[in-house]
Amino acid sequence: MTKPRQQIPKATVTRLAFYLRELQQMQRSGLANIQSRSIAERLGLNDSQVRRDISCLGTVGQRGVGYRVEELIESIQRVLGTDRNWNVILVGVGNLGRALSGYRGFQQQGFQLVGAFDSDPAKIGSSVGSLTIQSLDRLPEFARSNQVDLAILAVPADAAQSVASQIERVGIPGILNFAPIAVQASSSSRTIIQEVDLAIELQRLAFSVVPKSN
Amino acid sequence: MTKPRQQIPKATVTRLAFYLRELQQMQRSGLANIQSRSIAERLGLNDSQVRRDISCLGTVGQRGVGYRVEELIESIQRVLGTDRNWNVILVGVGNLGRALSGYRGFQQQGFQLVGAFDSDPAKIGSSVGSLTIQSLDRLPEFARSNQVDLAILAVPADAAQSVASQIERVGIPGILNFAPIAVQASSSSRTIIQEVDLAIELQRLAFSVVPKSN
DNA sequence: TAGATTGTTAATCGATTAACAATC
DNA sequence: TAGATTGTTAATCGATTAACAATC
Repeated sequence: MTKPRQQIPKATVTRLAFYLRELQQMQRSGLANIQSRSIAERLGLNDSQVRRDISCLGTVGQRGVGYRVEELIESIQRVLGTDRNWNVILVGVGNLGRALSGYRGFQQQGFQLVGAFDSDPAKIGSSVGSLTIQSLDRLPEFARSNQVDLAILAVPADAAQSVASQIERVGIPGILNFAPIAVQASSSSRTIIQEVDLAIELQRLAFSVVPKSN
Repeated sequence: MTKPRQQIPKATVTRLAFYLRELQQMQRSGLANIQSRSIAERLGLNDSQVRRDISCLGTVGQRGVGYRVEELIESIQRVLGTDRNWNVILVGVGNLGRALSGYRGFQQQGFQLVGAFDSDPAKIGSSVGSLTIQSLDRLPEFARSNQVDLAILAVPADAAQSVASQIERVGIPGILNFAPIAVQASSSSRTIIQEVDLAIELQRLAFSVVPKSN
């Protein structure tokens, strides 16, 4: 009875990822069962919302008891697509790129860094973690001989669009864009681009913090 | 005619921050005027939405012409609160924390890193950028003698709640939480906590990329 | 003026939540 | 059974968008 994935609201997808993170914590601390109210409390949400979100998974709880943590984890991963491994490349090995490459959280959720690219000759050949930085020119060849699922784009703003287009052209289906400018997918490609900006997160927080006048 | 800030929808705030980023790019390339349609196209939005968002600013465009880039930048910054400088501390100087400390985008938007804290004795006294890492125990004293507006929390999951409570107790009004677990503000404090998780961004992208079955 | 684009309304669409029957 | 919690409905709330009068 799983809902077609397509119908799952974006907002629900985001919350499911947060539920997953909490559930994994709970599992590590030995918890086997959980109630919607408890998930809601941990995340500052409404328990109706949690139940409704979970109902998109197909997985069902037990009335009077709750949900099995393990089952919930598995079905969220199935819906998000993280029940399998994802091969990710890093494009742009500046300060941010280097930091992202070492971020443990990616691997923990099944995202494996399999390549690192830069266009700066001074960087090519040096290493980032266990990877050797390759010339961006080698991306097409690399993508042909390796399955690349996602690209993390962390180049300067003025290079972002051009590099994104190159990534698109080699057929990589998703780009997580950390460059501080929006990039567009060409209308002909199926590449999905998602924007992330850490400064924007701070700005949203700043807005919430400023005492509201009126 | 500015709307009371409180009434500006969360979704609008986020988009305003994205507009700001694009507008700053445009300004750098010498553009003085812009139309809602052009902003919308760059960001993949509807132009009605852009105009409606902008109408929350109070600032008005010129019918038949568009908006003045500089004016728009200023009024978005005023609404977001980034028309002034924000003093930010980093709590937790691991890999991610260290990377965040060097992130140029923060400073560009008026966020200044003024302190770095960790509880690991091996790190205390060493430097991150131009700052010396201090013991977390010194936070109360530091907060008393310096105005601290926001804290970036980048500690391991198991320490996050306890450290967040300490930050709260010294009266810092906002926490950007990069720890991979939700933390709660005590009901008595006014501290606002915003969650960010880079792995969750990848998961959202993964969901969008997986071919939708029905 | 003629052409263009804003500002805003009204309609639509989607997301949240209270409430409660179903049921473990 | 009695107590608890789910699953789901219906109502509410909020956000998006098409359309167009206002006006530069």
